[in-house]
Amino acid sequence: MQESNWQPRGGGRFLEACLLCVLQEESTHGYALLDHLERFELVETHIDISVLYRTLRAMEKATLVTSHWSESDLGPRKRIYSITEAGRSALGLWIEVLKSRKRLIEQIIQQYEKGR
Amino acid sequence: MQESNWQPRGGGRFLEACLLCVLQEESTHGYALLDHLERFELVETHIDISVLYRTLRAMEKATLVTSHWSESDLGPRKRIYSITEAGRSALGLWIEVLKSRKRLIEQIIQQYEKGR
DNA sequence: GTTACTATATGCAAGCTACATATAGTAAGG
DNA sequence: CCTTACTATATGTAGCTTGCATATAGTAAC
Repeated sequence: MQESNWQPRGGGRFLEACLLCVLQEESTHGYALLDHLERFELVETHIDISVLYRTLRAMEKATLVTSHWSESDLGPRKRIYSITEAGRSALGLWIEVLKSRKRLIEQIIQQYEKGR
Repeated sequence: MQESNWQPRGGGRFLEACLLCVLQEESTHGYALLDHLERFELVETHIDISVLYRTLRAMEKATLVTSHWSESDLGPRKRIYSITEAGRSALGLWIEVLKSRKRLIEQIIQQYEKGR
């Protein structure tokens, strides 16, 4: 897979950033990532599993992660995702975006408090 | 206009919340709102004017704002928007959503710092 | 052999975004 | 007068994203 003209897209829930954040610490598969996101409270609302899988495949296409099938024969096969160097860079950019987004939210709240 | 089963939708840039925030203080028209958003630093990226107009019409349909044509005969006609009581309630809900979103961002950043 | 859970994946309708375009009034410059 | 530029509102549309439904397949319990 290739095509690495990556740019941050703020899809409201920062799913890509959250996934990179978890994969930074541990390589694992999609279904497990869903649990991690909920356990680490990295999502506000329910994430549809199909969205998560498609996001991971898109991230692989953008070379932010790589994947391989788990060697284990137990249970259904698992596609294990690992973060790449490009993924670590992207995560760094994402964190900047998030900090900027946080400042924006604070600005809106301040404007709200001012006006009431 | 009617149809007030409003729910907060997190379109990434919180345009609706920003508009309600400004209209809370001052009734004005769409083109001027674009300036206000930029001057108050309530937007990170450029807002397309067509998106702003459609957002305002959708908000009117949801009864968050009302509009009337400016009486002034000078220049092209202006559609003046005013916030409604429903709009003030919606803004209150939006602020809660924003606070929650801010906490989420802080959580993600914390997870990021932890893992590097 | 049917139900439930883990695990991955695709089809599709509805909604959203950004760009292009259309309209119309005012005002300045040549 | 004609063109250009700026204010002001609005619609058409292609492309993308989201969420729901559905398909598949393995394991395990009842």
